[in-house]
Amino acid sequence: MDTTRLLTHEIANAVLDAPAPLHASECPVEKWLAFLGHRWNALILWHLKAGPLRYGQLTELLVGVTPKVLAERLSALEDAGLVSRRLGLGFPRTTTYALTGRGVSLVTILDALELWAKGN
Amino acid sequence: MDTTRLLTHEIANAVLDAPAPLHASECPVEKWLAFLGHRWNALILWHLKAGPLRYGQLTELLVGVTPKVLAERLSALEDAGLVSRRLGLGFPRTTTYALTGRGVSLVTILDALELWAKGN
DNA sequence: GCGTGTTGTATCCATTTGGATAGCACTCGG
DNA sequence: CCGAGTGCTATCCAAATGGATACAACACGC
Repeated sequence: MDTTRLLTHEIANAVLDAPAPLHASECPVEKWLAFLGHRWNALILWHLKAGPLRYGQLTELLVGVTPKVLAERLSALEDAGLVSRRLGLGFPRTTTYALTGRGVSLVTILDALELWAKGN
Repeated sequence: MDTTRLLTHEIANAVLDAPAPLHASECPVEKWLAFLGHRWNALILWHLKAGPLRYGQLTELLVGVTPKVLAERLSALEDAGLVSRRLGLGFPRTTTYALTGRGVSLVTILDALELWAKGN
């Protein structure tokens, strides 16, 4: 068995399996920008800046969003550690979303970006 | 002629033509984030931070980028006013890309984002 | 058991988009 | 006239993705 050849092959596979990683960027900044660049994500954070909101309230604020996409975005934001999900106790069931500390600090940067965008 | 009805119709069209604007977000921040979230864009800015670069140099630095996509991105960055294109005089022809003032100030914010990404 | 209110999930699809590949434009030296 | 070097453009395509639409889960009062 040609070990060298096998290793070469494995290495080649390891490399070739990832040439079109479809955004497996090694740069964390680019990764975060890609995430924030997804529609609704930044907007959700911006709305939550003013305080926690329920799912239904977000549906009304984000004009045009569909349930599927909103749920998907909220889930991703939670996974990213930017928002927290809190389940209500009463009836009907409610779910409230709020910024985490990390989310708040990120929004600070987005605010800087907003200022930049407005500046000459 | 029913002016009211016509106006209503026009307004309805103006609204209905845009229900799935495919990212015609009214929020400038979201617009910029979508732009920066496009693959390579932020990376190009980051590389140009160190100084102007030629097209071929960028091709080498951005491993995996195709000519079409790189040209498209550079064009978009130029249109956005973030980079400038300077044509060389000698032979063979050269094109050099550099950050504009606006590009530099944006990279400052991206640096803040990088710090944030690294932070706890 | 049935309607109501809230928060989602399931399924399917048109459109967009990054990428692969090939080729073109321009200028110079020989 | 032809090849070399640099900077792109042209064409086509598979894959991802946002969206439309319908429906499901849950708990409660009546």
